[in-house]
Amino acid sequence: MGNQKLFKGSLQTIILQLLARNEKMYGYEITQKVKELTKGELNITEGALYPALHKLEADGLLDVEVANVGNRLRKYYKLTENGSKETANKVSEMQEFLRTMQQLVNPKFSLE
Amino acid sequence: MGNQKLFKGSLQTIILQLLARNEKMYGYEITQKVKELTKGELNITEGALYPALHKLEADGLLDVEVANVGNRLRKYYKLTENGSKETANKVSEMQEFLRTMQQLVNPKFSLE
DNA sequence: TTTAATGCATAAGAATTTTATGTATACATT
DNA sequence: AATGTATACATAAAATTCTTATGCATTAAA
Repeated sequence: MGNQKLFKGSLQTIILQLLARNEKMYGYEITQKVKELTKGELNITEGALYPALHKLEADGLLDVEVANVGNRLRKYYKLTENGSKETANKVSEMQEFLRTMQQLVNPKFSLE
Repeated sequence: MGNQKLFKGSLQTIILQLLARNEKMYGYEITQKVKELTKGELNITEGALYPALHKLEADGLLDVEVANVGNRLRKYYKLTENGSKETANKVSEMQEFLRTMQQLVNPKFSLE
């Protein structure tokens, strides 16, 4: 858990990528899914998550749909058309970053 | 160059890793080496580099040795013993992060 | 002679996150 | 009945890390 700070800058990409696979998700669900997928290595805090979702919505990459489950509120997010395009871009950038970083840290076993 | 922000949080690790391979380096040299190794993808700015070097020194991970080359000043940095240990830790964390991120972004082609 | 490269440094501002706090429902345990 | 944990949203203050801007100085090239 000491390397949480390495995830800095990648939150938007993670959210978008999840929504590219899952059609629609709500905030709490995203935190749980990420925790599960990373085996507890990444815990997205609410203070980071909600502002990020709001920004993605404001930028036109996500649409919101409010739902009532029992007596509880949920906000389902899904990709807009533009959001899908941006997801592809951001995922590409992420993969390029990962290749570059892999090389920097372990040049002997380059992925090329 | 749009993904410079993904490198946020990895600067210390990059510096330490370079010094683990090169015995001693000075600031400007580090920026040039990184530019070369990443084919221009990562350009470390001076405003990021020098404070980072100073912090690593203050934390006891680096030693400095001032040199005069012609009439110009250079500050050579090298790893302390403690710095070597911390480098190993940080590189491990980085590789774990890279694996995790790779999985998150591209679960189909997991590296495991 | 003025621009680009080398070489250091710091300060102001921006971006993104953590930490702390608040509200509210539902379920399980004591 | 009360307390804790999980679910579900939200925001504000502080911390971290970086970019951008600026400053000084030497050297080589145009």
